[in-house]
Parts: sequence; structure tokens; C-alpha cells
Amino acid sequence: MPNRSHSFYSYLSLISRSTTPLHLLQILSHSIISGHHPNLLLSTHLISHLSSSHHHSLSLLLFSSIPNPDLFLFNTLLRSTPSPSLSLSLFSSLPHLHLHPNPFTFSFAISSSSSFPSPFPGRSLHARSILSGFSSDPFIGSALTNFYLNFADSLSAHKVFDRIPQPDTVSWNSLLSGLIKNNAFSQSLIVFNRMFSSGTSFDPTTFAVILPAIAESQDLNLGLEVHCLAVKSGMASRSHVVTGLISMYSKCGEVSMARFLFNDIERPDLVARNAMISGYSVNQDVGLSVSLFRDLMAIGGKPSSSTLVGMIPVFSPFGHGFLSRCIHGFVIKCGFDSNSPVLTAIMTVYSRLNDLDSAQKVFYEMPEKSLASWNAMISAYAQNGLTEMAISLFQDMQALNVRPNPVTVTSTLSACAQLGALSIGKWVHRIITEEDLELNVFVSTALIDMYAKCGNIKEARKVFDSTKDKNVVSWNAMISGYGLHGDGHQALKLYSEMLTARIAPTSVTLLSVLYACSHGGLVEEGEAVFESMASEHEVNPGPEHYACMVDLLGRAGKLKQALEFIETVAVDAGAGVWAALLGACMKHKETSVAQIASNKLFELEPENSGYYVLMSNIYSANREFPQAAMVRETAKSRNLAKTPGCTLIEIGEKQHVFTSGDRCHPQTEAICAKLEELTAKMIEAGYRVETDAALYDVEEEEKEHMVKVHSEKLAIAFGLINTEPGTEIRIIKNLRVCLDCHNATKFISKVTERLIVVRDATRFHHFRDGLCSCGDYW
DNA sequence: TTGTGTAAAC
Repeated sequence: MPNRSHSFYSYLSLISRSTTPLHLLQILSHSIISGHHPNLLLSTHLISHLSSSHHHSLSLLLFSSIPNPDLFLFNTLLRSTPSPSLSLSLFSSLPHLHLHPNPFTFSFAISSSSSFPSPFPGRSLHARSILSGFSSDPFIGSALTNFYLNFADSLSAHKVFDRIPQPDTVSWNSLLSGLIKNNAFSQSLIVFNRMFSSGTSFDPTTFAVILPAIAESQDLNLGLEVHCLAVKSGMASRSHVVTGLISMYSKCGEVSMARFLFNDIERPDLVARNAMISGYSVNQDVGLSVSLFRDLMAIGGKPSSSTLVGMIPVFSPFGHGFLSRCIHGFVIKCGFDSNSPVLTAIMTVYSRLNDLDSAQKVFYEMPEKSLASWNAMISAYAQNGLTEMAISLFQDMQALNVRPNPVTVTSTLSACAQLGALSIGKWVHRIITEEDLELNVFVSTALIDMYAKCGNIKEARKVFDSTKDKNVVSWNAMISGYGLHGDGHQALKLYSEMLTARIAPTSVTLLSVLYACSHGGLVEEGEAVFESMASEHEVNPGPEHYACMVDLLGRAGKLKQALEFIETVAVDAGAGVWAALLGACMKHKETSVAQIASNKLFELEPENSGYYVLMSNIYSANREFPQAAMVRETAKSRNLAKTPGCTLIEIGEKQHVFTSGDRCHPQTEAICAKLEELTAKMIEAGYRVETDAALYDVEEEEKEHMVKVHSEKLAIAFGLINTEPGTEIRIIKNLRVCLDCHNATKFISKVTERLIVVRDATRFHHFRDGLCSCGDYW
């Protein structure tokens, strides 16, 4: 303790060395006793110290005891006030204190209003700062940039930022980190480029902020450049920067480079270790990930939630038993049983193991659902084919006002695409626009795919054309979209544009192009593409490509050539090629090649009921009924169930599903009446029942030569009743549309003057005025 | 500064 002879300055120096609030208060009382009443300077120091040791109530107490605080003292208090509502009420007390806010006052108040639940106080501070004449202050500008991006308002953020005359490093960093918080990774890389060209110098924060964005976009070249910049500016060994580099290299697949940097760290902290552990994990190196984890335990380190989140994904290949026994148990033992990120990682693993029940259980029992956990559940549903569940969960989010991010809408759109739910897909598109979510390459590709799969190929193309950062996946989605719609020529045209743009085709690209040729009947073009695969594009054909070639040749009626292709080129290509050949035999009503193909298939995949159905139908089509019956008997004796056909139609935003011979729908009678009315008109127009169609139905006995009304006809009739004349009708069928339904739909489109769009298991059919876009080639 | 969740063909 100082004695009476101590000067005012010795109190100051004591304050700066004090660590506990008690100690600070002792000094304060001592100074008062010894006649040194706490003046402004002394109080300011005290407040600053109390705040940095998180004793906010004490600093507030001290502040209120000071009769005439100055602005500097006020700002010091404001800067360290943890609660946004408290700092807002402090701000409004300025007039009582006869103080005028300066730029620091505004920027501190704005910073804390970023964590206020509503954006209004921050906006009003923005307005008041302009009225006070600070419209282009760099400090306020940075704080506002940050504030607006915290409320996902990137338009306002950019406006504010552009008003800063000479943005400094901190301003740029605020913009960058805000964009990244909003998942606007590609945009952040553009801003980073602008920052670089402006000549603004980087600080360690700049590197720490931009490296995750580079990692996210997997742009290794940019990562290397930034690494060089960091080395040149002498910041490459700062701990935050190294961690960012380790993570960036791992995510770009350069895990050995990451390890090299890691080994160079003298005493790696927990964060660096976590980055390295997850680096091995994303690169599927179980051994090294676990061994680093062991190192951590060996030095007595305590794993953080990030350690577990980083390590958990590597365990999914071990299978369910291991996970539930060890990992889930370990998480609970470590006290992370209510930690949202850790539980989200567990959910993802369950989902990858197709154990949706467990994933769902973790999700619904989570005490606090984060955005990531909502996303994990939606994508778990979407990836496991539970499309309605995925969509309904997204609708729940909307109802609960949980704001989606690009990841959320990407998964939801994927569900819409699978389901063919166009109206919901459009609704999601509107949400993306209204909420100003970043249209990153994932979102735009998902939109392209959704529009294409839901039948709106023009809208798909519109999105495709307006997408700036297309990658090969976007091109693939668009090309396969054309294939789906039977437009082989557009698919080939786009493919050649892609080659001109010097984008290397992947095996998926080539498969999509081949399918488009096959669906469009472009045999020679398809053969040329197949030839070019290995020779020009260094892609070796896989079983799918071979099957597609068989499909291409077989559909065109070249069954012998297709068989030869299998026996000479596509040897050991598996069941796919034979299935394609069998399908082609059905189209051309050919039994001898079909026998060879089906025998192969019964041998390769005896459990697949589809082949028995197909073979039996081929016999029936050729009036070889005893053989047909025999095949069906075999299938029956093996207890093989066939997939029931069903058709979906959307009226408004509601989906209606019909099965074959369905009489469950409330409007059943009206539907039957409509069908009778239609049949009469169709027969008048020349329609005759295709008898072969009856033979598609293996479960129907021959006693009935009548076709049980297939689900697509029910759905079309239902659509006709419930929509205005002239509206187009869109239906989605899970199996391939049968010959009779295809023919009937042509007539329906004619007699009702409607455009009818049918999506079946493999492609789209646009029926208009008695004709189908597939040219009866399907 | 690390960690969760995302699109294309079959």
C-alpha cells in the first residue's frame, strides 16, 4: 500500500499493476483517505481495469459516483459494456451528462448493438451518426459494416463500406469477416482481391479471416499465393495464421503440407491441434487423426468440443456398433451431451450410416438446435430419400422464424428436385431472393437441378445463364437436364460449349451426355462421344458408361450390335449392361436376345424382381404366354415383391399421391366419371387400348385383360378436375410410364387441349396436341 | 484462428 507521501501518479502505476477488483478498490479507498479524490483520469484507469477483468457492475458503480464524467471516461465505459441493452441506455443518457458523442462513442455503441436481437437500435444510431456529421468516418464505417452483416444485410453493409473514403485494414477485415459469417465465401474472395489491389496492408486478422474462405472454395492456388504473402509480410508464423493455413491445406487435400506447418510450431496450442486432427479426419486418415488425439491426452490436454467435432467424421466408416458404443458414449462422458456442434456431428455420422432414427432422436432431444443441426437433419432426410420429411422440416424452420442459410436451401432444393415439387421449389427460390441469401455455386446448381427435374427446363437454363461462378457440376446438371427432357441436340451443344470454355469433363459429364444421346436417339453422336472418353478426356468408361452405350444401341433397335458390344467391349461390366439390353428387348419385342440377357440377370441379381416382370412381359408381348407364366411363377416362388407404381400431382402447394387402381382419394367418384368421359372422347379421336399394357402388370392374372387404371391416369383426371382449362398439368411417376398410358396421355392432351408434362423414372415427356416430345422414343 | 451442414450421373 502506498503511504501518505505517495503522489497521484503512484496510484496510477499501482492500478495498472493490480489484478483483482478488491485490490483496485483498496487503492481507490486509500487514495480517498489520503486526500487524493478520484479524479477523472484515475477513474478512467480504474474503469478500464475493472472492465478488462470482467467486473462490469463495479465499473458501472464507480461511473455513477462520478459527478461530471467526460466523454473519454464515458467511451471507456461504453466500450467495455457487455450487454447491448445496457450500452444503448448508456448512450441515451448522454444528453443528461451534457456530452456530445464523438465517432468513438458511435462506433462502440454500434458494435454492441450488433448483438441486440433487433436491428432497429443500430439503424437509429447510424442515422444519428449521419446527423452528427460523421457519415464517412472510418471507425463508424467499420462498425456499421460489421453491424449490417450481423443482420445479413449485405446491401447496406456494402453501401456503408463504399462511403469510407480510404478504408483501412480494419475496415476491410470487417467487411471480409462479415461476408464470411454470412457464408458469402466467393464474394469474400472478390473483396479480398479488391483489398489487395487497393494496396491496403494486411494484418494477421486479414489472413486469419480469409484463409477459411479459401479453404471453403478449395482454391489451392489462391491458398499458396496467400501463404506467400503471409511469409513475405512476416506473419506466417503467427499462431492464428498458421492454424488457418493448416486448415486450408487440409481442406484442399494437401494434408502433408498441413503436417509440415504443424510440425514447425514449437508448442502447438489446442486450436492448432484441433485443426490438424480435423485435417486428418477430412482426409479420411483415421490412424493419424486418432494418434494426434492420443498425443493431446498424453500431455494432459483436455479435448474441446472442436476436437470431437473434428474427429467424429473419421469414425463413420467403422460402422454403427462402434459409433454408438464408443463415440456417443465418449461424448457424454466428456460432458458434451448438450453441446450442439458435437451432437450435430454425431447426427451426421448416424445419417451417413443410414440410421435416421438415431439421427432424428439426437436432433429432437438436442437442448439447443443450431442452424447447423437443422441443416444436418434436413440433409439427412434429403440424402436418404425422405424428401417430404426434408421439406416439412424446412417449413417448420420457416414457421419458427429460424433463418435459413445457403446450405439449408441447397438441401431443401435437392429434396424438391427428387420429389418433383415445383411449387415448393419456386417458393424456396423466392425465399432465397427475399432473404438475400448468397447465390453460391451450390445454391445455383441445386436450383438448376430442381427446375430441370421439376420439368421447367427453360427456368433451369435461365438460372444456368445467370450463374457466374459455374463449375463442372453446374454444367453437368444442365446437360443432364436436357437429357432428361429428351433434348439430345441441346445437350451436345452445351457439352461442346463446355469444352470450348476449357472445362474438363468428368465421368459424370460424359455419362450425362451419353444419356442425352440415348434419350434423343443420337446413335452416331453417342458413339463418337464414347470413343473420345479415354482418348481425349482421360476418363476411363465405367460400368455406367457401358450400360448407357448398350441402352443407346438397343433403343435404336441394334440389339445384336448391343450384345456384341457387351461380349467384346464391356466384359465384366456387371448387371447394368444386361438390364439395359433387356429393356431394349422389351421395346422391340424381341425374345431370343432377351433370354440371354435375363438368364445373366437372374444369375447376377436373383433378388431383383424387376427383371422377372420385364422378361415375363416380353414373352407376353410376343404371345408366348406359357413362358411368361413360368417366369412369373419363379418370381412368386422366390417371394419377390414388385415396386408399386405411384404418381404425384401438385395442386396449389399441396401434393396428392395416387397408386394403381387407387380408390382412397376423397374425389374418387369425380375422378372415375372424368375418366369415363375422357375415354369416350379419346375413342372418338381414334384411341385404342394397347393390350400389351395389361401385361406390364405381373400381379394381375390373365383372367383380367382389362388394365387396372394406372396411377398416372388417375392423377391426370384429378388434375383436369382441379385446375382451370388451359393450365398445364404436371405429374411425376416413380416407374417408367407404360405404353398404354403414354398413348392415352397423347390423346388426352389432344381432346382437352392441355400441355401435360410427365416425369417418369428416367425422363420427361411433354404431351401436346396428341404428340409427345420423346417422339415415342423412351 | 480450429469444428458441424451443401449441388451433378446411376
